[in-house]
Amino acid sequence: MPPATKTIFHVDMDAFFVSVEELFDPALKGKAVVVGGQRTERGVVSAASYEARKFGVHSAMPLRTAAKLCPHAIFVDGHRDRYLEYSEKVYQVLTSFSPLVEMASIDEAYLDMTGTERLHGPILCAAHGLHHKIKSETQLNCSIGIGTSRLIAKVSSAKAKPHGILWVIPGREAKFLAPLDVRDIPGVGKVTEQSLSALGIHRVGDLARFEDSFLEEHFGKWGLALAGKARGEDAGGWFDNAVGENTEAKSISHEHTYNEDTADVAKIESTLMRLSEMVGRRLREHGLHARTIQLKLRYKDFTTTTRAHSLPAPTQLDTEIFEQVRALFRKNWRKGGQVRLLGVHASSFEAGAGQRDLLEDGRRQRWQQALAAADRLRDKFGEASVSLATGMKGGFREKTHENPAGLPGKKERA
DNA sequence: TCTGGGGTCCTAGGACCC
DNA sequence: TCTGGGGTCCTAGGACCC
Repeated sequence: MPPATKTIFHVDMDAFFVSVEELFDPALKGKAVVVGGQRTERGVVSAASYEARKFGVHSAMPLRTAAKLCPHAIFVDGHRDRYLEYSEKVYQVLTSFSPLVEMASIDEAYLDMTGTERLHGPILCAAHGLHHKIKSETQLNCSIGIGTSRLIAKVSSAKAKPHGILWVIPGREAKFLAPLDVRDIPGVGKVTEQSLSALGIHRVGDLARFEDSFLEEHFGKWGLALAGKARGEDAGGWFDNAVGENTEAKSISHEHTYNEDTADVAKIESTLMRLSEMVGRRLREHGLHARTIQLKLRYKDFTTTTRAHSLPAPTQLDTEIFEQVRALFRKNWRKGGQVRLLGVHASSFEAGAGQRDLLEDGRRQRWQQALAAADRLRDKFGEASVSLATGMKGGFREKTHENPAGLPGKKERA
């Protein structure tokens, strides 16, 4: 017997960051708004209002380019805490419709609505109900795509934008996809588009005409997945997971791009310390221990290298992370090379720290306690209030505007 | 145009073991 | 002493997504 047909919803918030900013500042409504930073900053657009998009502004575009295309746009810094707060509100509404909810990112989610007709009525009624409830509970617009797979739901929600609902009736998947650009398939980016174009494949319908074996020869495993996607299947990779199948984090990282490139070792190592602290903190928050620590280095000319080292035992300590990352930096830095970006990445998560000698254990325990205390201080007084001594070397810490002297948190407590 | 920050997944080569 | 194949781990890089 074939598996029962699934009903998947993909809920995608419309211009999410911009819409949230509008709730905090209604004067932004209807204007050309760019979220992500100021017009002269290094950085890219996180989100653009529909008004700004009319001028060609889109996400991932350099802010400076956006400013040229749309000089009258209002540039707004992003507020992650606000978006998380509203993301949580959306999640609460979604869970009232189905127990199988999976946030795919901060502003989109999949719902498995299979077999909920008795509860919510016909599919389209349920979708309208959800659409309405999200609007009334969060004041935000969303679009909903409905299909028999994640892929169909995702593609149809994109076509439903803004503030629409689109249902692809079971059995019509290939027909729906055929006229669409291959770029509309999630996972097909610039590079794949170019390779496909060289074979004369431009639309999903072109793709569907080729044999699976032909696509596999040209693109390997990915080609096989593509063949399935052209038919509307969740072929291969993450898309194959059941909705709500909890996927634990596989890596944690932080990176920083300087406003001006630097070759100042003290400054660089101080940044690495700060990034190590941020990574360590999140490991402890999530109760994770990482075995592999990776450094990312980007130079002025944008050439980027990564260097990793796997430890004999997993860690969640700032000092151990920093030690590794600093060693990797000293070994691999092109002397005098102007650094644009630094990154610290932790992966290969394992249970605890395993067996080790008792003396070491005592030292580690004291570190754990000190770090837990530091975490609590940061919660109370802000990220800049506490730092390990090494982080202070060079007397320079960025983003400490609240604490320009770079002093520990006493001041805040006074 | 001058290119963020947080992730996931895939490939490919070399080391090492059986 | 010449030679094989498979499996797994590690590392580096790249495509892609929001």
